Amino acid sequence: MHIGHARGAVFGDALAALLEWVGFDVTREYYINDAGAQVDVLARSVHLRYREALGEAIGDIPEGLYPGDYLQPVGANLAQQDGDKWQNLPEEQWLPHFRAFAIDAMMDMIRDDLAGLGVVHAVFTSERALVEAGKVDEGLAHLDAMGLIYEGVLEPPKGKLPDDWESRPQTLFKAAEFGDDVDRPLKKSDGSWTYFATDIAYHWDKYRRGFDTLIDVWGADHGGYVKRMQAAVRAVSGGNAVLDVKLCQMVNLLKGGQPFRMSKRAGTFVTLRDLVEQVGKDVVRFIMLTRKNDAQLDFDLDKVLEQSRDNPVFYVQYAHARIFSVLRHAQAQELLPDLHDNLDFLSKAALSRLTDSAELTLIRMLAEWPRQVDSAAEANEPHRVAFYLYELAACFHALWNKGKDEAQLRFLIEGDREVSLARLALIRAVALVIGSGLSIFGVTPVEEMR
RNA sequence: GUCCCGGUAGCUCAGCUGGAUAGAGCAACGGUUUCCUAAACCGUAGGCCGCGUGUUCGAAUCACGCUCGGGACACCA
Repeated sequence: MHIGHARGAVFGDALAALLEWVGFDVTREYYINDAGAQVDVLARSVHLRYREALGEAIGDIPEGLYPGDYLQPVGANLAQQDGDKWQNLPEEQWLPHFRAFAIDAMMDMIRDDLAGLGVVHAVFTSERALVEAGKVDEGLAHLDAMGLIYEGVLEPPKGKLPDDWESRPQTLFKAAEFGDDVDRPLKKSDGSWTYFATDIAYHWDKYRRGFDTLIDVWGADHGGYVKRMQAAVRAVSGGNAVLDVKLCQMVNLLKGGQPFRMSKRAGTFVTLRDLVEQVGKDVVRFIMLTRKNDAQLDFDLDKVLEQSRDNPVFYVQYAHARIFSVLRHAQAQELLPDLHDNLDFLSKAALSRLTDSAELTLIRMLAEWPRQVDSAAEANEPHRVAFYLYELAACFHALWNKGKDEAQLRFLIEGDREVSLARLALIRAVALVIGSGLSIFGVTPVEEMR
């Protein structure tokens, strides 16, 4: 997975958590694009690496194959497992085997990457399995029975024509009847299904499994497919299911404010795994959620590790840690019975002792929390939670700093147990809200910063 | 040519299911602080919210047109 994929994964996971938070029953699914020509290319690329592992000089990776060196170990594993039995056979004999092996290896890598990010899916659906189980035929027969499939000729696209454009009859779905601009092809010229056809099968299957609100997370470069997919879901569900598609824009990797040019030759290529190892999953997740999903995101490798106000992860975590620092002091002074299990105890505090303007500001911020989560969930926009948490942290830090100048505003006042407990209740509530927000993000709140 | 996304302070962006003087961070400027509970803090300035028309008691927010930037437009993943 690359960094852009990670954004989609984190966004989808956080959106799911957000919806769960407000009471929806959510299932996280991963759709595996393991059919189609691309997988054959993958298999051929692995075969090349396999021959390489057996000692062949393969030279440069030929045009049309995947050059990534992440395929080297895959080829090497095959060589170790199977020896040279596939080395000199014609392609049709080794292709299925290599395809299956390569897909498994890729999915292992993807699952690893997802696990590293803390993203867990309940359902993985293989496109190939759908095809082999006849689900595509079923789904399209369903559409056909409704008279929504026909053989027809599409108008060439306006504007720049593809070089190899040829006008010919195709198997088309009447997408235009369901809100799309034109009807859409279901079969390729070689007779196999288009992605659209298998995608219909997947969504239909999902609908039949009982889901009526479907949310897809795609890269923004697939934006052109939204209408047709929504049209298909509308058609296939008889209007009973709604598909919403969230497009995630690209992530710009920066270092010190400058675009970070990734180059394998210069050894500056950063995989998702590198990134997670370098800055931690919590930082990656939080930063990915600080922008609206359909806006481009800058990810600055230096800034995210900075301990300053302009690093939102640090700033929010720092507030949480500071609060626990105070709680630890309170416990040491025997004001608090327990560091964590103290909510009931603090709920009895004399909150009317909180009268300073900074304290009241903080209370107002806290009171907004339920409304903030609701509106973030309703808008499907987890980033609102990030902005809220940042603001809440800012209010807390402001109060803290005020206590520097005015000693009577500090949280723990010697000789005034009542006001100390009231303030502990206040900041404990702040920690509770920050903890809740971070847990929606899948970020672990820290109680101490080394 | 069509469709989608975007244009808000010098920079990066919130706000957009209409509501009071449009917000934050950075940068700039002016101060305070080197104390303590933990990596400073306070203040100032800075905006025809891309342009225009419309709807409305009221528009950054909604509609239409224009403009600029990005992306997508048979079969491709």
